[in-house]
Amino acid sequence: MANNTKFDRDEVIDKALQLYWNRGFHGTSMRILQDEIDMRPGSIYAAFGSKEGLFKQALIRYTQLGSEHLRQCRSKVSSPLAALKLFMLTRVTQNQMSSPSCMCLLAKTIAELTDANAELLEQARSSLKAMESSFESLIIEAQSLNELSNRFDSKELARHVQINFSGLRTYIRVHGMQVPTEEIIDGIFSPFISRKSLH
Amino acid sequence: MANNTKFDRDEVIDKALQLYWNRGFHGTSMRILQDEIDMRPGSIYAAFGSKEGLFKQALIRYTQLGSEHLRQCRSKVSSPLAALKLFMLTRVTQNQMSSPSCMCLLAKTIAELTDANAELLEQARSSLKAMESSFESLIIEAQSLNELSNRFDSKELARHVQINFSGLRTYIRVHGMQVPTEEIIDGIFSPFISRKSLH
DNA sequence: TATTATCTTGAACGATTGTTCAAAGCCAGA
DNA sequence: TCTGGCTTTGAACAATCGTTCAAGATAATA
Repeated sequence: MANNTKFDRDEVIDKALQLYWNRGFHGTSMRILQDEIDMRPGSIYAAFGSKEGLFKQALIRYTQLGSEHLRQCRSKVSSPLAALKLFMLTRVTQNQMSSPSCMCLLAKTIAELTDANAELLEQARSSLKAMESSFESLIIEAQSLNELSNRFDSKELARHVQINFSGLRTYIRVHGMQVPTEEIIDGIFSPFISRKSLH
Repeated sequence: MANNTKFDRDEVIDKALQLYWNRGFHGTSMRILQDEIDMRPGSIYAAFGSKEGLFKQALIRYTQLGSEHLRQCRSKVSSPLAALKLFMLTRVTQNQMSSPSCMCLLAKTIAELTDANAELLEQARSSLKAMESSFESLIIEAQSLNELSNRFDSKELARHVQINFSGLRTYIRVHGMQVPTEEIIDGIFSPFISRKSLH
């Protein structure tokens, strides 16, 4: 054997993720990436193949973090509906709202890229579908606990949540932090609260 | 006097708009722009000052087209609510859905750009606010005709429409044209339909 | 027709883009 | 300690970026 890799792969991907998230794919040059993650081009290309390759890893990491965050929210509160709301609220609040980071990286990518980067586009698409599916799981749970009405298809509700979530993040990017985020999030679910629920 | 300008300014801006819309600000190079609008760099810079200047004109034109389109929808049907729905449906359907053009250019810009292009960002923001305000006008009209319930604040309804509209367009970009667009658009308004309305 | 003010042209600018690769550095096994 | 195989380095690549400007083309006015 010989020299082992010196850099921490996850740490590098995290730093790249932050950059791509803030500045977009085309807006992030390899030079900036090199400076920020403190690696020389040769090492980056040996490890990730290309700018696209590194971006793909960032997309995967972002999705992974999102899933973990959702799971954490679920374990923090007893109600699946409250968990979903908590997830949305913290996702949108934690990053300073004037930054592009209040946008979803996946939605940003969907909006920015074309078929010229088909693989990245597909990665972002499938990750968004996966998140929607995770939403649906929580919704089904909420329905079984009668937090949400059973009169609605869980798939349709998940779609509704997905649409409103991404729309809300764009809206906040437009209007800044004067938006009554919590109120809006409640409003997303209010038409679907179970009538029988008395809690 | 002397030589008059040869190119058709509106036509040029329209072509630039199409390019920026499809490929984004950073994804559209001046070379591609030059080829597509058939002008040499000198003329472009004399007329628009910079890549940013041309993009700003494209943003303004896009907003103008949107307003006109909304007015056309309003004059085509007697119901303000139906007009709003027609606007949303046609906006989302007319452009082939696999193209980035199914996204709103303003939302794309909001997502892509940073404070490095503060003026463009502000232009996109204010245009989006203007569209939301146009939505509100139609909503107020719909409320006065009892198509939409008066129990809700028109500003909140406009916000709801804006969020769902941009969210829907992102959703369609993810899932393609198998999305039941018309059904979803109806669903955006259904919780707010006036109970008293018997038509 | 000559003048003159304006517009158009396109070669060229320096800066930056994503990427490559030969050389140097490094460490495990012999 | 030497060797072999891996990693890291960073100068350099061709291509492209947004932009400039001197020179040429053009048409209204005198």
